[in-house]
Amino acid sequence: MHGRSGHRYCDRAETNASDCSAQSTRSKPIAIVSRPNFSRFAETTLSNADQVARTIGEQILAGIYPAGEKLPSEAEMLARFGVSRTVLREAFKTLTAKGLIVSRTRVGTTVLDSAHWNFFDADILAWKVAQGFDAAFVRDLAAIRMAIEPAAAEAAAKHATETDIALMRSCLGRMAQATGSASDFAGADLDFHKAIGHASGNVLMRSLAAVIETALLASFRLSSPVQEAQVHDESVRGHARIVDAIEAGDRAAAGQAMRDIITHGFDRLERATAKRARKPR
Amino acid sequence: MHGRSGHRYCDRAETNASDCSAQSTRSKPIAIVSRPNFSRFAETTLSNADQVARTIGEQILAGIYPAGEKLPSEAEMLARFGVSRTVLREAFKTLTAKGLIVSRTRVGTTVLDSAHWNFFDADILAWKVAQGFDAAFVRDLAAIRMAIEPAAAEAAAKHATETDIALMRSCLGRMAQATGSASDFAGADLDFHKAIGHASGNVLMRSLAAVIETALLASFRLSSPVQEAQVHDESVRGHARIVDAIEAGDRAAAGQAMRDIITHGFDRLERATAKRARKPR
DNA sequence: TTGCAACAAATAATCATACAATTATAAGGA
DNA sequence: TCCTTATAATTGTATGATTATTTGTTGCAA
Repeated sequence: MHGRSGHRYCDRAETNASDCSAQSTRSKPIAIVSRPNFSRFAETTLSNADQVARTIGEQILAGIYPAGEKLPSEAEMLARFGVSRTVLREAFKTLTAKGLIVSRTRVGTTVLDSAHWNFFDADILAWKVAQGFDAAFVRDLAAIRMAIEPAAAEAAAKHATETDIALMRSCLGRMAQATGSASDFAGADLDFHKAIGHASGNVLMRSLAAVIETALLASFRLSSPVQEAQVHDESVRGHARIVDAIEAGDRAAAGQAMRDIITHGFDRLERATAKRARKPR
Repeated sequence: MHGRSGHRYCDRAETNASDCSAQSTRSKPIAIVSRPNFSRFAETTLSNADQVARTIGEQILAGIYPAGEKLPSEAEMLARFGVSRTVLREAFKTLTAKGLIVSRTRVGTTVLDSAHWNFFDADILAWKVAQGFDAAFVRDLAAIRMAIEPAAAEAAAKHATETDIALMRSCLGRMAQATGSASDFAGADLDFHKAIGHASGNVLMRSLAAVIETALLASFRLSSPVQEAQVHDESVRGHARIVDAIEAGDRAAAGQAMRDIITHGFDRLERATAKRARKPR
């Protein structure tokens, strides 16, 4: 690892540092990583550039850098993060690719308006969800699912192959067996929905489904869905109805079954959110 | 597929670099083409790194580098493009951010499966469209629109403000007056749909609508819409029905009117595509 | 004053090179 | 055969210098 005695991140700019103090007052300080590569046992070892990108990205999404404002110059950021220019520029490139910022010579890098950034990006959604959980966003996400996933199920009823069906039933089995672990159940659930997106035969729906499920995965981390046995069985049966309809080629039934599942899950999630709002942390 | 197959880039070492890559005599970057620019700030010339990213991105979308395969090593790419390692790595970062590739130390950078890459990204859509329009993609796009836009219209029927309505009517007026110029009509048409996305009050739908319209803008280049007066009037009336339903708060009618418009446009586009396929240049 | 052209400065973009970290693969030993 | 260790290949990071481009400013002339 880096033997370099580097002062990383903002332990030098302590003097003016209004930005630094602002970020340290955030409830979750976004893990200003002081030692990038100590994580031998972490499952995903993010590169240095990715960590910087995530940090700045979350700050932008949090509104710490308002739209239209200019980010600090490269030199300033270098001092702040204590990384090389290579890393910083690659982080900027990542953010640029996601539509958060734009850099021009002599003028600096400016934060784009929120209308421009693409929420259908797994990272951006994850960063957004990591900030906390506003009910409006959950509602919006549910509305999108309500529009897309029934359509995907209907398309799957037309185009699903035997392999697709088998994959869905496999996910169904995992869901049924995951009586103990909530995360196992969630994983199988998401894989199920992704499988339907794949079975739709529509590359755009696949892409969209993947992103949506990624966002859900992140949101599940915040509100781990409760698992009473009755709710569990009901959920599994509901999902099974989807597969049955798809296998039978019954488009209308597949779409309706999917709608039922989504409203069901949304209600559950909304209750969890409300409960969480009542007793924070 | 669409006539322009063949090697558009020097993917062999035999070709000299002068025709497709930047010379190391930094006098001039790769290509100064002012190609249709979908980025947020239209008239910025693409940076060197962006051009490399576009080149590789289009090749990946074209299937020149199949999913699961490894891209040539950095050294190979450096020789091929004749740029510095900095710009190549920034180009890779861009592609990574969009979900096209993933790089790991010692193993190389591999092309991800198409399920991973984010089609709801303006650049990726643009790259995809630049290859020509295959019928399957047009169908997929229509299916997505058919799922999203009616839902957006229904939501708009609930949430649209007077300002939203006024904006839609303004677009309607522009469409009605654009009897001569096809591009004027297309622009007004797209603004109309974007306005509906905005009026839905759903930030995700706004984002999605913006991306979809970007793709449509490209597709309109293939089927210049509405030349005949009768079709023109019909289209304007159809759009007007959407606004009327939204203003009346009639969700079902709004959704249905939107569905009518989409199927209408799709039929037109499909005919154009078929015609184009019959006489390929 | 106004307009225009040349110049200066600031900043991101690019280049070049060196070193570090990671890991597939080969080599060697139990 | 299996495990451990060394090697080499490849991406990741660091650093300083150079180039391009935009913006502000100054100077000159109409």
